[in-house]
Amino acid sequence: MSAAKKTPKVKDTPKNPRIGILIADDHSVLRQGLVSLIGFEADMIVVGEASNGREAVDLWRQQRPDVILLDLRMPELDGVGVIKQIRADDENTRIIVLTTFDGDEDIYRAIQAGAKGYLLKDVPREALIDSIRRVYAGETCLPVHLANKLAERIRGGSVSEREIDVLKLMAQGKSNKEIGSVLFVSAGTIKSHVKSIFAKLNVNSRAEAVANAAHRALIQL
Amino acid sequence: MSAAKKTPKVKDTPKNPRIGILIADDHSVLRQGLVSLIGFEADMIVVGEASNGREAVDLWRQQRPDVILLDLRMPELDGVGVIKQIRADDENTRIIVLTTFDGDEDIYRAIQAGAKGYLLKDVPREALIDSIRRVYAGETCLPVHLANKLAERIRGGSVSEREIDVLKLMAQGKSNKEIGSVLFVSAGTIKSHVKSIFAKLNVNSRAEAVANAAHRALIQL
DNA sequence: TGTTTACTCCCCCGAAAAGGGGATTGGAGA
DNA sequence: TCTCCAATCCCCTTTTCGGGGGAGTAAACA
Repeated sequence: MSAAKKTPKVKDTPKNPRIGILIADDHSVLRQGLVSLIGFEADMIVVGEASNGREAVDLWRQQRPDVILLDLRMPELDGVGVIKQIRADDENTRIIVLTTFDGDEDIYRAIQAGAKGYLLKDVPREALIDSIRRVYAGETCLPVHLANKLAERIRGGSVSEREIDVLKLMAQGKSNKEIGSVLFVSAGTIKSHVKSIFAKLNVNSRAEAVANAAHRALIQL
Repeated sequence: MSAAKKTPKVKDTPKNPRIGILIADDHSVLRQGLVSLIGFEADMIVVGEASNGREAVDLWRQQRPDVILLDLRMPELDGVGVIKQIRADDENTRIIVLTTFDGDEDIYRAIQAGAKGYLLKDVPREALIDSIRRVYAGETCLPVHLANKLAERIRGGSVSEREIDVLKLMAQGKSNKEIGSVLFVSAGTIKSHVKSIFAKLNVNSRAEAVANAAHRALIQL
């Protein structure tokens, strides 16, 4: 079950294999930063750069990197989609999510999908390099406050898919009746959903629910 | 009124002065990316790196760079604050805002405060380098869609400070009466504010107003 | 100077939301 | 199997919202 069972596709020095890394981020400046940082490490090498999700999957199939640094917010195919596709092919792939936002929902979905690490982009470089080595070694790597958020998210009871549908329409200013017509159920049903949403988010108005849900990245605005 | 009236503090080659650049961003990876990218340009040099707003102002005072690449979201002192402080000292300073978000309000406030350029972090490297040269040369540099947003924002009529106060409290789920008590005015007054907020944001419910305001970065969630 | 604009306050009224209760179905898990 | 829970629907009441109108003050701007 070693990650390197498929001989790493590093073109040189077969006697000193380096950790092959694939970078997937739509921000070219950030990609450059990662390439540059990793370039300082003798035991690592960047084997590919993708600027969107589809490219990331393609490059992964070609290069079979040891570790993937993945942004969640990307065009074409988002990070969670990338994780799912890649792990459908090889569930041992080491994926580190590297993102700006720390909305609960993003973390949760990434970890659910099989990410082994989750870092915020403001990590100092040592922590980043350290995480790559640890995830490559098979460890799971989560900053403390993110682990806490995960725990909290599990404690708090999850908001169901249906409730998120309702939340999205709520954020568009729709009334219960309007939401009902969109979702083909009665306004009363929506009312019940709204009540349970309030309970789960611990809020007491639609406006607050929208603010809270956006903050938790349950919905995108 | 030349930007280089204060002889650039580049330590070498006085006969071939390079554009001195200060980078201010709390994401170390991104800073590294910028340093690396700028390193490829013969006519540019990074004279300092700041990881928060206060550092940025301090470094600016020491180094007097020709151009500043500035993130708006930073700890200690935010980007707009940095712009204001620096331009209070020298209103000719060339500042390029480089940020992830394109909420109308951020752009507006940065430009108001005196930024000469505004780039999103997903710009290709050529565009970034080009913008640095152009802003150094005295031009103002805004991507088309950002310029459009600015125009739209001016057309749409600005949301007043008071209205933003109301919006913030609205996002906390407070009723008109509750908002009134917090702001020491009557519920009827709040109602008037809410009405004009709806008109300005072109929405028709509190939930939608909160979503819209967050999207425009009028309020932070 | 006059005009605009932000902020404050008031009226009315119908529709919607908030908060409480209960009930049924069907599926997932103990 | 039985229990839990999501999802659906219904009842009730009180409060808030949203849309309509008008109006006064003070400050800023032309």
